[in-house]
Amino acid sequence: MNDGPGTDEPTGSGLAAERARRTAHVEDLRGDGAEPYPYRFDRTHTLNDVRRQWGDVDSGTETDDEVTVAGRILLWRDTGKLIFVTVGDRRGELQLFISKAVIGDEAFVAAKRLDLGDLIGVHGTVMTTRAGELSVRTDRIDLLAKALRPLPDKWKGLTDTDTRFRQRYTDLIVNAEARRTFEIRHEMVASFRRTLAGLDFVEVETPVLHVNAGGALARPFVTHHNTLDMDLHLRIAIELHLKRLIVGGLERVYEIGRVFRNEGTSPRHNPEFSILELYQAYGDHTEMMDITQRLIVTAAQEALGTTQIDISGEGVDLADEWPRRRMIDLVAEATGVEVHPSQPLDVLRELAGRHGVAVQPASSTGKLIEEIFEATAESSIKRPTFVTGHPLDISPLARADRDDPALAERFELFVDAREIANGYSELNDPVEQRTRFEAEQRLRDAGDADRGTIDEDYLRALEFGMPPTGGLGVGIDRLAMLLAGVDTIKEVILFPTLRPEQ
RNA sequence: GCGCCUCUAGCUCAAUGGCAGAGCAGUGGACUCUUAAUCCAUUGGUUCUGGGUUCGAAUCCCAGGGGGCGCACCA
Repeated sequence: MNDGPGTDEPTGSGLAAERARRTAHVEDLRGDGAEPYPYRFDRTHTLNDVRRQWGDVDSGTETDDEVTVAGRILLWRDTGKLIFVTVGDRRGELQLFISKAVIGDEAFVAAKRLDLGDLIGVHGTVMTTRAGELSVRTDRIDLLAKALRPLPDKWKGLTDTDTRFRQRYTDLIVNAEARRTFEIRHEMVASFRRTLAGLDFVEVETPVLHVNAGGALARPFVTHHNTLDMDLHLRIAIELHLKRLIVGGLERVYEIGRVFRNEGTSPRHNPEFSILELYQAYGDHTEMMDITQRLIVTAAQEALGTTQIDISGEGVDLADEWPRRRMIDLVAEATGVEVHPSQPLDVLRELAGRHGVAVQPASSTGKLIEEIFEATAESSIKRPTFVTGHPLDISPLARADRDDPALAERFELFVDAREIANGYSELNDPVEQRTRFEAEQRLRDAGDADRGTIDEDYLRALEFGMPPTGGLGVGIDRLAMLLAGVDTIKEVILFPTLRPEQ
């Protein structure tokens, strides 16, 4: 689109002409000694404040109560010498009653030059129209910022998802649903912080730039530090740094932050996403399940005002019991065949093939069980369910189950067929951890780019002694999707990753 | 990365091989209680881009670009 500043004067309509018209308005104001972009404006009430305080005033009442409000012009109904304007701020909308007789001839003429999209500050008295609409009987209007571009249609809004995500500012102006979604996301994260503060956790910030990105199975982004002249990876998890802090004696730590995984996008994946990771000394995976449930139920209550949510058309109360089911049991139920990582590879390969899993030659028995789980049982999990007892060989940082050395003391929380959280009893035996790292390194060398490397500094930390520890990671974006009731991750990320325009 | 779908005015959408249109927004006019105000008039187009087929292409074909969905990868 050609939307550069026009030097000549477009006539007629269209975007260029519209911008020229509005720019001319700005010039005219400056010519008259007015400031179209003043530095500040002090309002006495938000639009919802006015509603709360005067919402029950009878129809046709004019009060003497003065208010100063601000907002963006969203609708304009001009009946000649009386104009009704709907303005909106971040949480509400309110009508302005602009009467020529009240505001005066000169100001009325100036008001008529305002456009949809302009930001204005208004002084007046609170009234209710004969039709019962709460309004501000306006006696003064200040232009706070001129909008040079026209807004999308107020009622149809934006439908093109590309435009909505690229121009999120426009989406947020016209789409109350979008504003609500991000408000829920904010409340959810704020709730996490309150809950964790109540449990005596401390919030920390650890490096995003890693020499070797570890703590998860994923391919990292590579970047470069110029003066150190070295390649660095963006972190794929926060885990290993937080556990160093457990070694350091911080006992209860968490970080809410961004991690980066060099993978494709989907309705459930964005290359950068947000995660809450927390670690608690002297706890194990069962305690982590309790905390997960508490964090999420509390967040739902505080962000939505209820624990009742809709999961693909089905009403679910998050406050109900969350079942804890072993992965191998769920697979057995779904396939009718008992499975265990100790079984011969051939048996599991055959079962995987029968359920449509594309078997990689390098897949271990544990990996096959996980894939069979994903192919058969995962999609039927709607209500919150802890899937536990993952095969140990796909859980290189988790402790072995105290009753079954082939399984990990690990859980993943699934809701609506999506993984929301992951936690375990943390492996704190440095010798065992080295063996696991070495196995990862071998798989990596064999061509599995998602596998990890040996992190010597982390091993050194463990050698100083890490207390028994429970760890948890919660996918912020996916949980926000669940609470906001949206079905793509781009709806809960303000600026999702997109290819550049043009 | 592969497959399918999609892209028309600032926004929302029509036009299915035969004159590129409507509603909203904009512009001009009327109106002092509107509620997506209403009424009259009216401006506005690189039909994503580049090729091709055809007397004629928004429409059919090819290539490219953006987006969506599915698969793969993954949380």
